[in-house]
Amino acid sequence: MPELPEVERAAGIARAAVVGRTITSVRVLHPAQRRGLPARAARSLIGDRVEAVVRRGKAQRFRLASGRELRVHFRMTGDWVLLGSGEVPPRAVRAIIALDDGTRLALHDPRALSVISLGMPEPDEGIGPEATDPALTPARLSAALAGRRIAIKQALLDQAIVAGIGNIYASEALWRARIDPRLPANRLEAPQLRRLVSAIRATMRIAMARHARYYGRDAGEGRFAVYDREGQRCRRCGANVRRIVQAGRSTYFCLRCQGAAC
DNA sequence: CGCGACCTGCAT
DNA sequence: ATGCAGGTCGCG
Repeated sequence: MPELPEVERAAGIARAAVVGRTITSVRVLHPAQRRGLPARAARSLIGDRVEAVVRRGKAQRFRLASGRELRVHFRMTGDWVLLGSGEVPPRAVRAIIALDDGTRLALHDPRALSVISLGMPEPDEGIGPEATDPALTPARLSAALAGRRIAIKQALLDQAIVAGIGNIYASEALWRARIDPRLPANRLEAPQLRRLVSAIRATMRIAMARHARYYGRDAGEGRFAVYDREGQRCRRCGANVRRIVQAGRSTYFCLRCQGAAC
């Protein structure tokens, strides 16, 4: 579930559950997560208090009273779930953080690709403005894309250019902006940059609103304009949605509305 | 740059 | 059995 809107929702759940509470135990159930958070580090969290949960791009940080921070990145399939008292954790639960009020926050991740680590805060470097940040202006995006000859779709996936966009919303935002995903990033004209910035904002806003409404749901009709809709009709012009592969990842777009001429 | 690796589950 | 998946890193 993990692009900016999904991580934002998950971080909100975690925040409500853990901020102001003291950790009573941390169990790491899968070896892949133990690499980032070995038993000794997990044990050292006991007695620490969570002061804040912050999201930056797709990464989350739990700021702790000890001055350290617990960093979590969901990668492909991570999510937070709350375990009921006495509930047996589902198979895909990879780590469980227990709090002093009995709350258990669990990392649910079927593929176990999530990364957890503990350390002192470090300044985030090499990460661009949030996709939702007003500081992401057409001028700023233009500057970030200058000299980049990669396709604009790939550029949107680069967290150093814009933080929080993933493979789904990159396709969705480009469709909304009517921009050909194959266009070299440094060749976008001013009107395209303006459309793209507002399309990114709208895409994020709509996704976040939908998550509020369809809380807990995943699959569903009409969730996306183009993503995963190869061969179906474009919601704007009715032409067939196409799928291409860019840098090894699927891109969906409508050739008619997103022609290079736009 | 593209590609495999990291993991598991799901659809074909 | 094979191929594919919402992310990122490190390799050649």
